[in-house]
Amino acid sequence: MEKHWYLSAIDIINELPEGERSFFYQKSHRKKYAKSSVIFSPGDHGNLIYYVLNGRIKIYNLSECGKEIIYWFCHPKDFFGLAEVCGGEMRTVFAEAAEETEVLWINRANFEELISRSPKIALFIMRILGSRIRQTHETIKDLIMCDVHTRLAQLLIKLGQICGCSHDGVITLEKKFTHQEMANMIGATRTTVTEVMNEFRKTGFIKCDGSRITILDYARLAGFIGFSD
Amino acid sequence: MEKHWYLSAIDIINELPEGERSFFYQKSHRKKYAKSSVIFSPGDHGNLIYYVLNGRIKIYNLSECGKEIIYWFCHPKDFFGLAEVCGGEMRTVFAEAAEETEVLWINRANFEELISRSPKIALFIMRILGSRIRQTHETIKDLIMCDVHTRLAQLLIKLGQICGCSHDGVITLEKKFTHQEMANMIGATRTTVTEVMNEFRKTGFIKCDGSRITILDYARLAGFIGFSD
DNA sequence: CAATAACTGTCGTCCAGCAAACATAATTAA
DNA sequence: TTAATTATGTTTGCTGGACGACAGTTATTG
Repeated sequence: MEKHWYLSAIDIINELPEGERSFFYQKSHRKKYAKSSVIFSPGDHGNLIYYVLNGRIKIYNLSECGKEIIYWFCHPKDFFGLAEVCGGEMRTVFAEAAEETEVLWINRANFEELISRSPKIALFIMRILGSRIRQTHETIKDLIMCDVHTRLAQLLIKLGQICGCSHDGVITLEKKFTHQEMANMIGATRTTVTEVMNEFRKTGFIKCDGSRITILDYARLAGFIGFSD
Repeated sequence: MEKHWYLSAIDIINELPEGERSFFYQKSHRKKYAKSSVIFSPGDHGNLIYYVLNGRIKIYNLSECGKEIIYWFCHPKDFFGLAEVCGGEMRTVFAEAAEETEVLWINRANFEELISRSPKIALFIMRILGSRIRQTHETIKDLIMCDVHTRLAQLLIKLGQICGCSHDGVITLEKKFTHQEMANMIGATRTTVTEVMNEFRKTGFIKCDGSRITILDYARLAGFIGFSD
């Protein structure tokens, strides 16, 4: 299970020394976003960083022809919008509330002050950025190396680790995902995902009630893609 | 031309205040690697960060079946090995000298001291990591969206910007790349790259002398993939 | 509770690009 | 200078999965 260590959020805020934590809370602002509202878009000036309190944020991009590519979802205790702030660059991705979501945001000046107060924070942030680089590397590798079956199996396992709830050996995903969303996460089409999901269902790897997915046979699903842990 | 802003290295060392720069030089060690020697491999403990003085470092991975995936090349003034050091994680990629290469390395403790001396450095490093995240995002997008023709055209343009030398409107790449290497950079097979390169040659986009590539018609090559700048 | 919108299930059709297999350069080593 | 290695050119299947099209099903919402 340690293979996907980087999926578990690094909870910076709670690991912070008291002084910095209260500085962060003091300088940050709370905001609630309705489902489907866009927090930022490519071309926006990247001046704020965000911290998810609850809900879920989709980080994605749209191609010229309107196809959506989902890079990842940010869950509670995750930061997002970090990458562009340090250089004062423009956003290159969309951030959108996948469901009603509350965030804290802090502006660049305060963020930089926070860093200069405590280099420890800088190291934490670098750790987050580093782990995202690794994640994207893995995505690239999978896109090049693996077929849709494998990518989907991997996705299900990751989702299980991020938002899975384990009962009697089966893992139920606490969030709902449409086939279209899953397709956008692994770079496939909706129809193909539907087909493969049904295949997995028939093989007994998973079960679906509506769009609630349950992983029945984690071991075989994992074995399918060459996991051993 | 600004589209690929992030390709130009951020030259941290020279932007550093004098005190930190000399601290860096004082604490860092020079080392020369022969062509094809491996600096680190997946599973190694990530304890050092590196700065390229001259030469070229290939950052890549090998799949189970031995296929190579090149994430990028690090050129003079680039850092590499950053991502894993902050969390004290293991390496997940290979770093190998693509030609004879000299680097400076500094260990984690000194790196952390450097950061605590000057938060400005932390921001620089975050900027580097941020720009790499964007690069990998673009790679993911291209893999999902674009066919091999487009990916190869894009690669040639990027290579032109990174190591191209412009004369009379044509851009000659100063480094040599084999078709296999190019294939590994865009997630294609060698044969396909050979075919498409010949197509580009016949169309007059490029010229090849041995493995020295010249971009004859940047505009049309760029136009091919929908550039306008 | 309609009705409207958003998902899911299932088909053919088609083609980009991979895999395998050679032949022929062009380097590098010895 | 020759042998050995490594890179390039080309061709012939074959197939994963995209695309398009539609019917059935489940959610939303006025």
